[in-house]
Amino acid sequence: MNIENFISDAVRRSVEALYGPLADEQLQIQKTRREFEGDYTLVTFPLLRRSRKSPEATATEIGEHMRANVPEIVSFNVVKGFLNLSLDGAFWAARFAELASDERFGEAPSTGRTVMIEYSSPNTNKPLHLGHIRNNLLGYSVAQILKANGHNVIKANLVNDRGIHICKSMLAWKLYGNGETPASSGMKGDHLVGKYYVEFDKHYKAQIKELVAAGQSEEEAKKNAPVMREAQEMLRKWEAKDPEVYGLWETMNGWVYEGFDVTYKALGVDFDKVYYESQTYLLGKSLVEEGLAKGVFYRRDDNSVWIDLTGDGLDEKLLLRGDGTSVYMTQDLGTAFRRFEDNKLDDMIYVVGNEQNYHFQVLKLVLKKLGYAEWSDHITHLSYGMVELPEGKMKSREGTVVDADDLIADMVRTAREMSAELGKLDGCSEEEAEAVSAMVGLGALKYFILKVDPKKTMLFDPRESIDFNGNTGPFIQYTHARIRSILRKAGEAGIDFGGAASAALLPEEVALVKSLTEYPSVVASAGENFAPSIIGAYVYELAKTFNGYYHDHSILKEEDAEVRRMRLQLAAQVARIIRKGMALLGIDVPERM
RNA sequence: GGUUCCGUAGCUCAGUUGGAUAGAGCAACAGCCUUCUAAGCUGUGGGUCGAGCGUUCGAACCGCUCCGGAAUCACCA
Repeated sequence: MNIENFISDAVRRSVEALYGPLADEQLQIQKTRREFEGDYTLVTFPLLRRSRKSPEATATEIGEHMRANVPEIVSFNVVKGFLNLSLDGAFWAARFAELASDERFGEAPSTGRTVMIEYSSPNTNKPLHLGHIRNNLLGYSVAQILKANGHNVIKANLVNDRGIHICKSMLAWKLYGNGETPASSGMKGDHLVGKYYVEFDKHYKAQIKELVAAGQSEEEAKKNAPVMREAQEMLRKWEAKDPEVYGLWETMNGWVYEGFDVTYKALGVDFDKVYYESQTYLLGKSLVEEGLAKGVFYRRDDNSVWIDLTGDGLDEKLLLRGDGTSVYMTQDLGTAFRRFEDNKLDDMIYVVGNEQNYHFQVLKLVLKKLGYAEWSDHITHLSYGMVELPEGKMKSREGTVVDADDLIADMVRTAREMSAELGKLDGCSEEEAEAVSAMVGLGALKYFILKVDPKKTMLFDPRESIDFNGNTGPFIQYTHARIRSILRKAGEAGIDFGGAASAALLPEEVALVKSLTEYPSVVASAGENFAPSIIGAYVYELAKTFNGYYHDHSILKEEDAEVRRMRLQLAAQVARIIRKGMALLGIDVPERM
């Protein structure tokens, strides 16, 4: 039974009996805030015109009518224009019995819609960093949430595997690498390639300095530096599929992919489809022709193609260079077009940093102007803010970038040290200790990042994230482990807690049941808002409520068998929902810790 | 200058789309381990929701104007 529907139906019947038919927006019902007594609250202000009475009188009148006619309503109170309704204890016990018997509680039926979500989108010239972690966690979580909402989800990764920046690493490796490989150096493939990207920059800067010293301007020097010219030559050779360059490109990208796979696995994210820009960068040119034919685009004297968006408050935007080669926008138009066609998508979500807000604004606008509004309207840019550090922004030039692999290793190691210090690992096998440390370390990192509203710039403080107190992943994991421990001991003691009992619920238990019944709507709203933070807030509240309850009431030592069984069942259901909620965020919960 | 976003406790963040006395955690202070996990629980103090005007029964939330900050406005991706 849907409780919110039950309440709103009951309230509507009473109000309409008193004042006649009313519109949906006049019926404002919300959960009663904690400070007040009651379960659900009717806001009576919108009804005053119909009742022609004061807020207090209206609320009292409705309350009395409901208490007389709705058996589940045991009492009510009125504060200003707010009517607080209290439901019968038996009502909550019955709701609890319902959800305790439902193993698949919280799962939405299939919507039949197909949604593609693209995230990660790395470059193959350097390893992943903290910013990618936010991207990957958001993309993966949102995919999980959309699935829970009944959508058919395709997780996609678009790898940026071509271009001048890739050639820079390749060239540096060729010039200064002495044939070094991941195997020979013991380095992870992506880190090895990243090392040569840095190496290129070093030599490039040195050459610029030399040329400037020799009398060239800064601008000239940047163009004329030999390594830059060579890199550009390499890109031309790559485009011509020169066997040597192409072979090196395949080899080095292969190293990077092996490295990325390790990082993705550690983060617990995966993809259904991987697209490579080397295979899609030519897409979109036919759309340019189409746009020219439709008069949406125009050609300049130098043969380049543009669109004028000044009428929409934006600028003029280039779509095709004078030499006929495409730019980022052209490719993105092409890939968007192809994806909608090939996969019969209903929605397309891009998880991309907010530095590309302008790009996606233009992308959607161009598609619309081309006459593809039905696609444009179903493209969502899930934009997220930068991750900053206590010392300031991450700047690759200043070497303040936090490497993803280093960070993950750090988190796991710290989790292990702290667990050991607290004696939590006593009696664990090495495998168990490692598994728990990984779950806790990663849980801390993931939860810390996901609990923040995606679009906000956030501060990542490693010291604070590893603090296991408060609103953190480990706190929620700990609660889960604690509940599992209770259930284990109950099982060992031979206590049967299979069926839900009908004993009276304590106030704390009613609070838990209320929280549990919110699960479907939480998932649904988070799905629409693309907000893992809502799930996080919910799971944290649930864990906190349980911890308080758990502290005050014995569960195992309850004398009445019926009551004991019910409380164990309640604990089991809380554990189940915590596990599900954390799974939506991509966070594992340990059985014991 | 144009566009987009942000501004809530000392710090990090919520605030479920306009409802009640604005909430958590950290930090500070005071309690609680003979009890199923103290990575925990309970309590105290801490606010001009950047500022102002407007919309209405009611605004942290909607509109306008300022102030402060971020991103972006490349024939880069």
